[in-house]
Amino acid sequence: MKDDLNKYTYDYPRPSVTTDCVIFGFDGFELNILLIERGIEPFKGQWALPGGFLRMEETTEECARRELAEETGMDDLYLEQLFTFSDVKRDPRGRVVTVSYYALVKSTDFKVIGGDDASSAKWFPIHQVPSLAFDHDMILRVGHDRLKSKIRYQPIGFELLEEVFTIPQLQRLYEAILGIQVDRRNFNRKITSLDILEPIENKLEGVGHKGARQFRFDKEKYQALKSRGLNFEI
Amino acid sequence: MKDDLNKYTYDYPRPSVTTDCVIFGFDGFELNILLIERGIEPFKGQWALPGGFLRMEETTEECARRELAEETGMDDLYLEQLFTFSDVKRDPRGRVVTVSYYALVKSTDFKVIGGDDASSAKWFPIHQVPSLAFDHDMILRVGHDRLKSKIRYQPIGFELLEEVFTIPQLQRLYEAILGIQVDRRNFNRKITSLDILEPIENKLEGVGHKGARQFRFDKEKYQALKSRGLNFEI
DNA sequence: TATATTTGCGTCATTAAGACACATTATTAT
DNA sequence: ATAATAATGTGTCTTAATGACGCAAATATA
Repeated sequence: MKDDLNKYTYDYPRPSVTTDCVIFGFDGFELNILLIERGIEPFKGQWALPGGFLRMEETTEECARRELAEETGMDDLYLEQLFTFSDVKRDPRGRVVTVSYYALVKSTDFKVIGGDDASSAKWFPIHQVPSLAFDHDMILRVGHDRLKSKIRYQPIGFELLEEVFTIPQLQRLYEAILGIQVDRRNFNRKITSLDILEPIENKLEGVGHKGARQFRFDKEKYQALKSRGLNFEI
Repeated sequence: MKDDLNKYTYDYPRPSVTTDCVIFGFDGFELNILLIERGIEPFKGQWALPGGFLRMEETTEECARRELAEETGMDDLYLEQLFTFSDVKRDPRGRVVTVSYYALVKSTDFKVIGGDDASSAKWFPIHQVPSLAFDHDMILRVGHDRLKSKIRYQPIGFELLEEVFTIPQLQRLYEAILGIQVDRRNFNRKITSLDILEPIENKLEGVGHKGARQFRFDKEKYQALKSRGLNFEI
């Protein structure tokens, strides 16, 4: 379908439209970002957010999912629109408008693979991210800010944690996202009072100390809470 | 610059990019939306959000401001990006990606004028908006939802009220946005405790009853509160 | 068996929120 | 003038949430 060059003509000039994704993962200790090493110019060899050009038969969200599948092998993940960047000089190839998304994924859902255009994907701790291609530093910062504010009024965890988890693990997730320390006992009280946790009978074992109780999220209550929002001031 | 037709050719097809604006105004009683009556096809004669096509030398935000100035005569207003809509069939003229914005304006800053393309602009109460062109109903709903959630964690009022105002007026603004009734005395306590109001010596007069005290926002404290956020659970 | 480490539950003081009562002020009607 | 009306402003009381801790229980290791 794209065989002929110089095929598409318009009365007025048009920008290209692309999507880029800020993908957050949690390994139990740190918040991580998934980056792609660019295999082609511009910015060849530099790290960048996964993304690519919009096709005429897909929405920007579909584009983001497709590019993620192609470049990282991930599919069926939680995706939300972040912001649209349109600075005139943000891409040396010409005028490019980028619709950015952010995604929350369980670490184990993702197998690091090379992409389809000679690129490779890798997790980076949020505080050890190298300088990125294009204006992706800014997109990443906007994504992280959004996540930090979102966690204040919507439950986060289901999308980032394994199905079975402990409250201390959930607390480490909150601390990794917000970059602050919270009181263990108050966190416990707050998260329990939300009434979205289902206890599992067995505890965590073999950790060299008292094992924490295990839980899973009550999906219905979790989604209901997500819809009506909450106030997580911890 | 746009004299020749069929001038711009690309290797791959590209969507058009436009901006649309949800403009909120407050007249002291109701929340209003500014709409444009379309003077040309498609949807000629129907009401629509103000907006238009992106030019190559401007960002989407600059585009939104330019279109607003052209179509409604408004400039220098508070503008914030809302959402980007990219459904494949959202515009009968072809593939159009729209970056939407919402704006908060003081009613008196705006003089209703006809636009430059034989269209006319008019305020509509938020609950008496007619069926709109394109997918603008959806954009409007997203804009109103955003405003409702935003008011919960950022001060709103400075952008929508006159410079001098009373607390009951501010309360009516909150009630108009949220669509609920709040207790007068608790609202008073809450808004006063935010420490962003500067009292003016004279009261409101000639209103048939006790006149309310007048205030203005302390700009610095207002902006500081806006940056750090708040929790307005009223 | 003692020790270290981490988890789970409880307490207490402070603050904020929701529901009202009551006094004050300015205009209008008698 | 005086009373009635219709708002506004301040205060009280109860209940709920928050922040800062204390202490006991559980589990692997010395």
